[in-house]
Amino acid sequence: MPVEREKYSRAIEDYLKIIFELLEASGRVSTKQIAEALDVKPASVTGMLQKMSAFKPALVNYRKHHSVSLTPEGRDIALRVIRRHRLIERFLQETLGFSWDKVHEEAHRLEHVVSDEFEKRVAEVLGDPEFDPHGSPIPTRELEMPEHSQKPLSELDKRERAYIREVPDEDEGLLLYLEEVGVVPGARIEVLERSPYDGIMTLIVMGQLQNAVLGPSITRRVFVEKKR
Amino acid sequence: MPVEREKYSRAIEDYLKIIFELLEASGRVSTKQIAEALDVKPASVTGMLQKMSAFKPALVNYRKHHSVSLTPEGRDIALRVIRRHRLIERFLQETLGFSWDKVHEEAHRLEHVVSDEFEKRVAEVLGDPEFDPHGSPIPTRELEMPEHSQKPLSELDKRERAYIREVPDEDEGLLLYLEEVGVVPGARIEVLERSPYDGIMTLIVMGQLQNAVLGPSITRRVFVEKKR
DNA sequence: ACTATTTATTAGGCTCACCTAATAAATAAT
DNA sequence: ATTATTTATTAGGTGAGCCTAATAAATAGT
Repeated sequence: MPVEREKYSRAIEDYLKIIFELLEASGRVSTKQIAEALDVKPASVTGMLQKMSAFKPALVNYRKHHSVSLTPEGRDIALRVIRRHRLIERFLQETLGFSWDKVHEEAHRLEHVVSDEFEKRVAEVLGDPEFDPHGSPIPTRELEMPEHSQKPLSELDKRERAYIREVPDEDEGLLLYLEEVGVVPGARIEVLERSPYDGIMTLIVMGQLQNAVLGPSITRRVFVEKKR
Repeated sequence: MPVEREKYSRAIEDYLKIIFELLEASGRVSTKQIAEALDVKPASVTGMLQKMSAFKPALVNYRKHHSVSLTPEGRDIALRVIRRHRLIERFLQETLGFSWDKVHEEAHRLEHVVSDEFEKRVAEVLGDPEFDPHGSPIPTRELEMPEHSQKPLSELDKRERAYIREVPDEDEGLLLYLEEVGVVPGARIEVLERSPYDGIMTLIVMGQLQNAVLGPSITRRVFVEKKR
């Protein structure tokens, strides 16, 4: 039963998307987190959560002062928006030549207005890509999120080697820096140094002349995998 | 001085676009016409005209019960939106394989959210096309609307010949029919018959087996040119 | 266990862009 | 020139999604 289009507002799509992503990242979501991620006040989040939980088919399960989770309907919408976002990012990069630091913002605006047909044709033109330009997996047509068995770069020890799999997509400045030092999906790295107190890591990046030095606020959001 | 983005709402962009198009088509605009074109009530149009004329730099010149016209600012915004709309239509057709009857609706949603960079890259990828899929001229980067010395098909007399230049873009059913009978931009036609009372025209379309029979509600909105 | 701090919720307002109903102005018909 | 009809404007109202300020609940510190 496909969720129909144009049924939910941009705001609702944004809330569901961010709730899904926060749940995936840390297992729980707070009003405050949502407010920060969407750049609105907590009071507005409370209002929206109440509204979304009161919908005909509820989009979220909400118990005040306690948990927030997605209903199957809410999850479907979230995955749809995420699929469109990531497909569009890839499309902007491949078809229109956008740099990887510019695709996020543009995709964020487009994801709420494109039709099913647009989504379908983009997927076809790109040959059903599995990842967006930052390495995030693209949910399938059937809205299944591919498994990605990976861990944060921050958990690697000295001398460990791994492949970069995924980097955060929303910080343009960071993306420019990561590109410069070669920390991009697919890159092979080795941990040269790891400061035990502040967690700053120095990486050897294969094929790069310079090492990459990254603080924990970054390494916690960069994901790696051992196998190729 | 380029008009900045994101400064005006979708609604305002829509109003300015339709006012421009109505002014171009008939030289004047009524509240009622705008209301019908945008599918809102006349009262809403009055309200919006007042608002747009009260803007810091006014977007329209408005004298109640009398004329509506665009200020230079309003015209610039209108041309920008029209340029984006027509470029996107072309892009959807050429790059994503949309049929010509489906591009209008999709472009209408996209035109309000794409960035200047998106517009620029689409124009580059397409090689700065001059016309959209329905033959409407695309305003240049400098927001100049190319001249098109053409007249309505309805003004042709029996036995006159001409080339189809432009067809209306918003009616999907009509577009499917026009495609079927070969009345598409570039087609060469001859007026075989013209009923003097109801204005129904029968056309020979070069390269088509069947003649095309079109009523005045259509022939008034299809534009032709004598020279190739 | 009590107090301080953080986080979440309620209550009441605001803006945008629309609506309806009532009124007024412009235009057409007799 | 009245009257009838069409078109436009005003006045007041609605829902979405945000805001601030005040209050309540949960969490942390002593």
